[in-house]
Amino acid sequence: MPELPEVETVRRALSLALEGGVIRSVEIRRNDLRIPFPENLAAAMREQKVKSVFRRGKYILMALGDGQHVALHLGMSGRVRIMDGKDWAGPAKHDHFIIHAADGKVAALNDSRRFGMVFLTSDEWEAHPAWNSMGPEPLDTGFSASVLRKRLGKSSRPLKLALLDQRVVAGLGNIYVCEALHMAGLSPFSPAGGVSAVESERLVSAIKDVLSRAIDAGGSTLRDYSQANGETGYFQFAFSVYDREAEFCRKCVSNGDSAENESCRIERVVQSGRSTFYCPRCQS
DNA sequence: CGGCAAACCTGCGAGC
DNA sequence: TGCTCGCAGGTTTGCC
Repeated sequence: MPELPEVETVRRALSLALEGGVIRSVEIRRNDLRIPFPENLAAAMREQKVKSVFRRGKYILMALGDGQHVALHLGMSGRVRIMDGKDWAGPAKHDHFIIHAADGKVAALNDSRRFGMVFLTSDEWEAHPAWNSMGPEPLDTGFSASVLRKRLGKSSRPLKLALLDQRVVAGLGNIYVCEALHMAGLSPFSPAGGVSAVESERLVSAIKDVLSRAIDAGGSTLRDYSQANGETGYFQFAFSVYDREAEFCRKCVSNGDSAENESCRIERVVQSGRSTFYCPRCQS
């Protein structure tokens, strides 16, 4: 699913379609996602103005006219389809939550694996458990090498796993952690608490760089993610390590290593149940 | 408290 | 063609 760049791509589409408009009705087709929708979800949204659509970590939040906020998490397989009323042919398989705007626009949350979430929170949303211990936004100027080092603390766990922890930094998932570590030339196995100031500097730059480029590309399309307009993102074509097991590391080759050097092949290992892709030569 | 495996659920591609 | 198996972008829970 969707990591920060994919969520941001969806947020932009929702913002364009709904911001400033009024919700005419909300259709709930099945309620048993990862957490059940709140009982009053449809009633709470009906006839409300959508003041803004923003993002925190991998959550999309819609601020409603009365101060309530609708939080949306796409889980692993969540997608949002947005269309004009004239193109709406009724719900598709796995459409669980559908917003009908007063101007006819329709936004449908489709989630085959049902790991996604929709819930309501107040204008004090930052105090909600989903966000009260969430780490900094990686694209904010406040996200710096020293901030990251403080967040990593003295933890002994592998750096890869620490970066997946949303309390360390918000929005990273398996793909972009692998990519950022490779770009920074850091080992996914080194203890998180041992990252030096210089390494943290490289890592922060890499994280910002890979996320910005992925957003510009409309995210990555793997298996079941696509943009709200049905088009696919194309950042997957720019992957350096993710899903490139046994292929040669481009960085090593462009640094003059012969393409026959077997230590330049991308390896895949499993850390805490998740695939890690890395170059054993330039990430040691 | 920190670290990690398992569970949540469906779909898809690979291999037989 | 059709089956089974393994694997998938996330988060939470519960165990050690």
